[in-house]
Amino acid sequence: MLHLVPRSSSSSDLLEGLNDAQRTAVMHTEGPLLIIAGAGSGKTRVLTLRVAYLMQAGVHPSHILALTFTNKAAQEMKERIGHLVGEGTGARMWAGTFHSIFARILRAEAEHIGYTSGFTIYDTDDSLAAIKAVMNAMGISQQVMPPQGVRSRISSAKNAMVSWQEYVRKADSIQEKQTGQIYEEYEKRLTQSNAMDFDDLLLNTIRLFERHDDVLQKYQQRFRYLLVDEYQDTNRAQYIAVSMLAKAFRNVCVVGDDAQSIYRWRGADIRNILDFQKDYPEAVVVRLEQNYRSTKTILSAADAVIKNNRKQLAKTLWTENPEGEKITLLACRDDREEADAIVRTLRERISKSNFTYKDVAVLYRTNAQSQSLEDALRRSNLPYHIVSGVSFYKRKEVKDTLSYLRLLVNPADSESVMRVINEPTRGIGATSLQRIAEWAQQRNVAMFDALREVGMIPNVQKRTVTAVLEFVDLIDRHRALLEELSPSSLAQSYIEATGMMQQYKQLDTEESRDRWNNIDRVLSHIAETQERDDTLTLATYIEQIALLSDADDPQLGNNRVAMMTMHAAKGLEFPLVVIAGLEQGLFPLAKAELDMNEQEEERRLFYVGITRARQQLVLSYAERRYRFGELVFNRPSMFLSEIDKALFDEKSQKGSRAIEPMRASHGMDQRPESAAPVRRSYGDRGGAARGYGAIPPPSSGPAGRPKESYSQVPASESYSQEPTSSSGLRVGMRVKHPMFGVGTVAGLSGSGQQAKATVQFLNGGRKQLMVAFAKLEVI
DNA sequence: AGAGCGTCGCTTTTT
DNA sequence: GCGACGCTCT
Repeated sequence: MLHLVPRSSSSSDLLEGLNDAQRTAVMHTEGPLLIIAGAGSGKTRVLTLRVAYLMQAGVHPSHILALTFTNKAAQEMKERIGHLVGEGTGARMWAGTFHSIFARILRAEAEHIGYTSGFTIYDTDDSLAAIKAVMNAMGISQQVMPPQGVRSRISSAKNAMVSWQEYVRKADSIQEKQTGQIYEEYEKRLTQSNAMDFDDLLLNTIRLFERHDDVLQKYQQRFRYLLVDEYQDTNRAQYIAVSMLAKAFRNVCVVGDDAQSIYRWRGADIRNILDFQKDYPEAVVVRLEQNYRSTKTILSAADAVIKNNRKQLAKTLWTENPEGEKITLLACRDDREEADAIVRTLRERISKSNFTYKDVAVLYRTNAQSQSLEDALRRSNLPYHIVSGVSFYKRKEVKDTLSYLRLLVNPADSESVMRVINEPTRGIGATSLQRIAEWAQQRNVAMFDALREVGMIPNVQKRTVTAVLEFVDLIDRHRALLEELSPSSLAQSYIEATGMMQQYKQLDTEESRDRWNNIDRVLSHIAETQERDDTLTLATYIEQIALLSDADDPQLGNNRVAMMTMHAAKGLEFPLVVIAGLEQGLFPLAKAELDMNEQEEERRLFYVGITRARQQLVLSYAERRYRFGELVFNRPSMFLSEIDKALFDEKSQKGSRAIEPMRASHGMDQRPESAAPVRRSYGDRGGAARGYGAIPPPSSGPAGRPKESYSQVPASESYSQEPTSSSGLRVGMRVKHPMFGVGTVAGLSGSGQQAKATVQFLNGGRKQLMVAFAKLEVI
């Protein structure tokens, strides 16, 4: 053991202050290890200490690979290990997300699988654009086949390791057959563009390992000690990749908590963690059950909630922490009132309990909820930030800039070509582009190569040819400088040369100045990144951006109230946590009300939310809220009634019926329309309350803000169910449409001739139909 | 080619 | 309620 370890951490120091289970986990160095880590049980501490312990035991850092789900988790792990063993030593181990680590491997080995190392990573938007392009070329209507659905079906297939060949073979419905054809063309387009989507980063790594045993062996030898965080969230592909790497040494340590599995929708397969002992019969299992994070009250609430899930590993989380404050429930009339109530509560607590802004997190189920909360925080001047790092990179001008940069590294990237070729306008119109694209497809060459030959393509105007060649030259000219200039100065002069900045400068409107600024921010960011990392290349920069996630928020350290979805909050903790929008249909989401698996996942998500809190927990719901610009009534979430009433403070207990023990009608096995429908008197007003299958509670008097038509709702209707429209349709009914097939009514709006029904069809399509015209047959 | 207008779908969660 | 996209007109 020759690498440097600071004297202060001898191995006995490392083990100090650990409980028995933690110590066992840290000291287990050889052979498979499963750590079931309850929320707040010191998981990260154990992981980092274990790595330090391994290094002290003589394992070279470069033989250790840690896989996480977010860049942030990887970053944190690296930092903490750096503290323990010295930064230089810590930096020599590989730690990163599945996607970034595999991207790194694929760059090094790209030729083996027919790529070049400059391949581009397509994000969800890029791959959607590619799918649309493919569908256009194939003449498939995007009306009948929503590209979004195609994308998600293809993605699920990839996550389950189903190739297009297999998909085509197994397809039996017309939808699936068509999806299969699109899948095939999409794959071809990706390969031709020298591009991979997120899922490919995993799949191609597996392919690489399967086809090139020598390569696999190389990485098996390098990564002798594997560590996988959040193992309950691994999907099929990730599971297989880990198994392949672990095969030689079987030193694989996985950490997870089945109660915190919240990515089933993304292909996460909880069986991976449940079956770990089958895969590795010699595995040692350690349970971390002592919680160091939360008060007894918070933990009791979390436990009470998760107990309602049937599929669960038995586990008892306990704590020596004090009882702590009771839980507060804010029962509000509408979303605006909810936001105000939350702000008021935060102000109170911050002054009374010595919290500062950064001690507080406001969590919600859907990003859309951030709007009203944000407004309220802004109005009252509470410093806040929204954790959703992607939004900046979704701006048009930012995407354009990045696309230009991508072209420099990988000119074959057709999605980028299409995006920027006429940005700023160069007189290259849609018609010309289509001709070029067709020509490219006929000859099976990448778009950029077709552009070079544009002079030979029939029916392209002389002027257009000149413009195209100038564009090609712009890219080529700067491409030649890739080796010579630093990423930052190249990007600077190149983006300047594209004319984008000039275009926005000339416009000189507030919006265009904004856009100009954003481009400038990207360029400065490159400069900064380069300063911190002198090995930076444009390729690695672009990759970092592509793999950025919501949870990777640079602002998180600042003294501000944090707002984020519960998904983004996983792995974080805050002294005070507010969970907003606890309403049936929103949390749990409407589609989880009938589907037990979905419902259990929602409940786990709630569990994750609750266990983020260290000291105080505030829950809130609104009786009505705007959704899609329409007012919607909600019942309080069933999850609220699962928490013992005694855990709430007195005021909350009095203030709301929501925490009364569950009534029979409350979700679970009941279909929402099973209660007797009550006629609504405002049926002809148009735009009936299209609830999430919800009832306005009796307390809902006229509210301040809602549209007039709703403030008049007579009290007698308070308990009415989802309105039965004149057509006799109700939410949840199964119907048959002559063209689209069988589906379920997901929503109703309007009435009489204007009545519309939203129907979720079994083939995945979702349509809003005029009840009067669509021949819907109730089945 | 580009501006202007209307329609549609969107909000579940992310690498 | 908004933004993306497609259509039409100039």
